[in-house]
Amino acid sequence: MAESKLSGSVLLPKTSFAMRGQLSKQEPARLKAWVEGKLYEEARKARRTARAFHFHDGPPYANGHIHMGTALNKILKDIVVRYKLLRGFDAPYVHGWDCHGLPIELKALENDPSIAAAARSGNDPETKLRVRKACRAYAEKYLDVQRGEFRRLGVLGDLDRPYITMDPAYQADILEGLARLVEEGYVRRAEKPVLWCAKCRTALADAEVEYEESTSPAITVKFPLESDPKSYLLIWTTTPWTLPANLAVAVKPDATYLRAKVGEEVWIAAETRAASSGVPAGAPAERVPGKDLVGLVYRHPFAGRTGKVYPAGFVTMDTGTGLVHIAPGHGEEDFQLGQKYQIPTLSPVDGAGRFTRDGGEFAGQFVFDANPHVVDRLRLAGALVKSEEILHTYPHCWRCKKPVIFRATPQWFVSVDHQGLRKKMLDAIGQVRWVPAVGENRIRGMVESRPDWCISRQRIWGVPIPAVHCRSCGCAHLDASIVRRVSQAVRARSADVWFSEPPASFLPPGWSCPSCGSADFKREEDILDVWFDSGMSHIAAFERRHETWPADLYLEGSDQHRGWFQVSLLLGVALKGRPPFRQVLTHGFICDAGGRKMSKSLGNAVAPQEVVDKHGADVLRLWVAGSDYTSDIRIGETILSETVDTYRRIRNTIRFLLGNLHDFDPGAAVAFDEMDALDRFMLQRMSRLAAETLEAYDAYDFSTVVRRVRDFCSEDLSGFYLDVLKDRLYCDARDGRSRRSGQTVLHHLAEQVLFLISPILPFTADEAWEAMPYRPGSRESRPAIPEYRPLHVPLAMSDSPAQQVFEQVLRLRKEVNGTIEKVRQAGQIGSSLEAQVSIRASGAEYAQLSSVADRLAEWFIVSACKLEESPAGPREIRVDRAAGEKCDRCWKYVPVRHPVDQGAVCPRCADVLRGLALSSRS
RNA sequence: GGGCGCAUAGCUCAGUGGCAGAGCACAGUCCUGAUAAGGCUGGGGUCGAAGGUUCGAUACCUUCUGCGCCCA
Repeated sequence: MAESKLSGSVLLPKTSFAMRGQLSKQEPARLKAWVEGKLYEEARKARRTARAFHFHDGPPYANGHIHMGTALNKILKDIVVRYKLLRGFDAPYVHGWDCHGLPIELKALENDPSIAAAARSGNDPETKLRVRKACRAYAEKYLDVQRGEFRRLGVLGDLDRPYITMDPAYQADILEGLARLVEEGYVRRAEKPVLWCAKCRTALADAEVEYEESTSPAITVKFPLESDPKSYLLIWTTTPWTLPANLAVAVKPDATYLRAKVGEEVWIAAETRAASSGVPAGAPAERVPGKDLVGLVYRHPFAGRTGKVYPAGFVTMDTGTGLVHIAPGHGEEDFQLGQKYQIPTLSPVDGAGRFTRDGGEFAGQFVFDANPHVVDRLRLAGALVKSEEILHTYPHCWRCKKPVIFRATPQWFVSVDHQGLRKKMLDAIGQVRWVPAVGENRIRGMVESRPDWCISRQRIWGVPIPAVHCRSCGCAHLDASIVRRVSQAVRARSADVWFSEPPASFLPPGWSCPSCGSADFKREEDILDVWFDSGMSHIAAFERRHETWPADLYLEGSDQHRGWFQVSLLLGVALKGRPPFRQVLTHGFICDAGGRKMSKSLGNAVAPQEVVDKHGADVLRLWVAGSDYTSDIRIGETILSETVDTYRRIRNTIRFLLGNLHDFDPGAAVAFDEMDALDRFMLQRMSRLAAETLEAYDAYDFSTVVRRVRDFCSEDLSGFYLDVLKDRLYCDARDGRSRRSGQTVLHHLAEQVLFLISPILPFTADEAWEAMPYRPGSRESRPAIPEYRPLHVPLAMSDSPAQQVFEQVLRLRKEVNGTIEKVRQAGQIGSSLEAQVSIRASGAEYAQLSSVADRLAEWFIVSACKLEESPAGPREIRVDRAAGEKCDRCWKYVPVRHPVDQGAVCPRCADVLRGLALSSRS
């Protein structure tokens, strides 16, 4: 057929860069090449002398497969790392894993019932070492699983030599840090209530407690005021056995209380709680603000001592009397209040749940058995107002199913106010750049109100607190010199040595109990809070590996304001006097499409692996980058398919660019000054886009990057420039200036777009660089990770005449398209090349347009455009069916056609064909 | 219950004390030389709710509702 021969002379796009990426199939091969070719190491080698950007990875917990939140976090980090590499920084990045702690310990016990049984029955060193071994194996396994899953996301960094909190060297550094704190006097020993199972005789973690319905006695009690024994504070409790340990009463300062006259007595309770507290209805009463009750002294109904009223925010008006009985030894909030006001922690209960000598008349009784006796005692003292049974949820031991108690036991604490630490931390917070800025408020509020840090854990899998207990006088000693000796042993043989060796082996020669002089000690069994482990990473991992401090950036979920950021800050300020990070970036959490948090029990979790398998890692990364991570992020079918569309749009634009460069040699590039005006305009747009995009990257604003690039591909390129350019690219002479000018622009566009997307879409960018018909830059081979090269074009002045003309043309184009569409809907034309346009304009508009009058048809993609000056009045646009006949080659309608072998063509095409014929003959 | 946030089209997000926007999705349509692509046109909104400040509020203030993180 004739036309197909003419088609042969049309220069259509040609590229190996496929329209569809088949990412889930293609990415693994590329990944393999990256790992084998040591892409990351090579990229760093190329930047050996460059300025470094030191990113510090927060260690995920090695106890299962990664979930979407982990993927979000690692992808954001990788975008930063890859961006820094793009900009020519060296970007050393070492991945880390947090390996100690309860969740792994529980899993390891679950997996091996024989160890679990041993752990339940005994606390001997052999059992501990067995448990620790199982835990280590478990952590190792999942570290490896997660490493593979991270790799699959395209994440760079030193994954072969990660930092691992259970490494002996890391464990030893933890103890070094502890020794320093001990030396500086930060560490103290105090009693603190913990969840305790009296049957199992052990402390329980929150995760080891089940809440179940059970019945408890609920009593209302009156405490006489010391100053006026006929006035009483009413308190309410569901644990009468904690009354022997009562040391205070808490009041809500901003609530209203009543002093109600009941017979000869005055009863005090919150206004809204008075009736249910037993105050008779209609009793004459005086109203007092809660804050006026603060400081009142009352007499304990049977313990023969006095207590005081303190203000507390935790007092609620849902139950009780609005006055809360405080026993710092038997409740978390009670303890916090006690810490705040220096109330001692009285806990007259032993490990079996029996009252000790300090329990006075109840000594020897099991606490739950003592409940009725306490009630009797109150009745006897005339202090009992009301007694009933209530059904409520109460914590039970997950192993033996018995109700648990809160019991104070000795723990190690880091004092937050020692040496002005809290104030120093608050100052340090101001030196850090928080992204987004609200993170600063958040952590500031938390640091201001945080209690002392309890670093003791009554568990097995962790770094020991190497204290010794004197067998003779019973006192505990945490001594820096001992901690250091343990640290040295740990460095060589892991923290297991604390359990495998007798404590005496760690004592400095001649060391004896500072209290009694005895030399007979037993070891401390508590281990360190895992937050201590990860809080030391800036020293144990970051500083060790990079020999610099502090880090440029920490990047984690916003929950880490209370977690990692805070413990790192605390340990950084305490040990080094400064925050361990210059910038802290936080992101929100993943929700399902409906905005609900993801959870296994809701069944709405989307696994990253699922998305990667279905759509590819680049699509997942694009979703991450395009989301506003400053608040919570949603994911679901609709959202993902939209991401896939965005991906396709960007990919196809790149494909078109590459396809039209198949015969382009950058050596034949047209100089900016010699380019077509439209081409210059586009390069300036590209240049502006690049500047804005880089600025967005620098502000960690990746969603702006995605939006800008996507809009540029859609609006500026597909919707305008590339569409207009097709005629030149396909139909103009191969080597002619006009075509080469367009190609020069395309090659800049392709490079710039690839640079700009490469941190977000590394797989696609890599594939596209490969498919590039020429190699970017002057280097012979493609660098591992190319460095950004700016587009050098003269700055586009927004008020320059050329700019203004194009703004004008683009506005006019929209209107012309609208008019064309009307004519098309009327059935008069199909393709816009079947149209011709007449424009009548006046004044300045006419003047501007007339300067480019001969180009308007090309830019509107119509066959002809006539511009006329009208004396005045509104602009007119008229669209008609194009006159003349269709060129068989370029499909434009022209007045005169030239006959050729296969049909008839326009003068331009006739020229091109003649040129082709000449060159093929020679 | 407390602290810190978020709420604009079906979805993802811009935006401003002065006419509510983009991309995608959807609908209609053209093209068949970006073709499981591309172009054009269009419909779609109580700017979460109520109150206040203001000549004017989606924006500033207060309260409420929903959702999330942390804490209790």
